[in-house]
Amino acid sequence: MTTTRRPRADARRNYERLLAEADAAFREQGVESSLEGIARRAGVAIGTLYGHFPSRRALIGALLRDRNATLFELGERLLTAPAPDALAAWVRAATAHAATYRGLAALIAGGLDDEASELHASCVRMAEIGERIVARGRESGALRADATGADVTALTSAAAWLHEQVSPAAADRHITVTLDGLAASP
Amino acid sequence: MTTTRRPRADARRNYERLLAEADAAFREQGVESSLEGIARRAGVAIGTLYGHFPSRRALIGALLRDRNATLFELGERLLTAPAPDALAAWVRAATAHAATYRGLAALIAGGLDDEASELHASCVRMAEIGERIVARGRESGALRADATGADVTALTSAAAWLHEQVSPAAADRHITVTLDGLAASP
DNA sequence: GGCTATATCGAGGGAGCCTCGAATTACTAG
DNA sequence: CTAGTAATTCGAGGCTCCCTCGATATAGCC
Repeated sequence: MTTTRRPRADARRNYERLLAEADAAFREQGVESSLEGIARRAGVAIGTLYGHFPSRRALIGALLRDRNATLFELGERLLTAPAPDALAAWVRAATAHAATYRGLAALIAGGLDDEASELHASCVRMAEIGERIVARGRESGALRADATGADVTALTSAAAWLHEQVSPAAADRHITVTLDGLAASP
Repeated sequence: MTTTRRPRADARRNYERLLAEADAAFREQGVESSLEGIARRAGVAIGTLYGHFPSRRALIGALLRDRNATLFELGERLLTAPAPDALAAWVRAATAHAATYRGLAALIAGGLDDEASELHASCVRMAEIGERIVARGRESGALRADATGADVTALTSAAAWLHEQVSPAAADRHITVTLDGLAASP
């Protein structure tokens, strides 16, 4: 049995401060923000940051935890309740999520092959949900017969990238057009 | 009148060597490759690299010059000859171009606002060609009435990004689906 | 062969990444 | 309240990269 000791109070404080400053920095300058800068803003030495978050991905993973949970709840809801435009709702929500910080979409897209990171797990989960929503749409005849989960993943990450790099409006428009392409031809 | 002097032979040699090594490095490691590494591989001091190419963008611009010319020729041909799937051909060619090096798509997408770079000019030109091809398709009733040049630009850059980050196949599939979405509903 | 514009060189200042041993400090038990 | 200890923090140091600029070299012309 593993007795989980409570972390020291100063540790917890620093952890929270780091998270807060990292979030601010990532929002302002994207996921490539300087970690030393974040530590500085948090009033903490660089070693302390690494003590809490061994890598940039770990830090981002921690920041995304809550956000992820909310997204997955939505996914489940879309799957259990009867939802006519479940796919559109899912794609838009997942896109917004993947566009939280500039550069995040690339991490998520490339993150499927680095195993055992928090990011990895959530990518897999997102892919799964997309797959199931698409399967349902395909079977109900709402989507083209060859639509796959990969189509949804691609659209989501591409749209997130457009959101970051071009504009939210461009991303939204792209989603609209591509979803039309995924619909069954009448 | 401006008398253009011929560059010294050693200068020309170094210029070529730098281009060659930069191309190799960018292909292997993307547009963020270390410039010092490139200079090293070219057997030249870092200052020499900066002498020839004042910035990373300038270097990339020079590398893309020929490639760009070829792409624009294709664009013109698609516009003058009667071409049924001109749009598909254009999108695929432009995508392949923008996916030459990992990270290039982002430079191109973000490159529309930095004025006066070689990259900027070619972005504008690409956008123009896309616009004209779409206009024609729209008027002939092949495309949905609200299709715009921006749709083409977005698709092209998003697909290039997928090509880089996910796989060429994913990019191609995404193009197919989205072009279907841009087609007029029968 | 000598001159000079044209090029090259690379040290140097700045920044960021990440590690690791030394110093500190929050908690715990007596 | 006081030690003792384990958990935490600190930040210098080694590395890489960016970019600049004065000193140095040399290709090509007369």
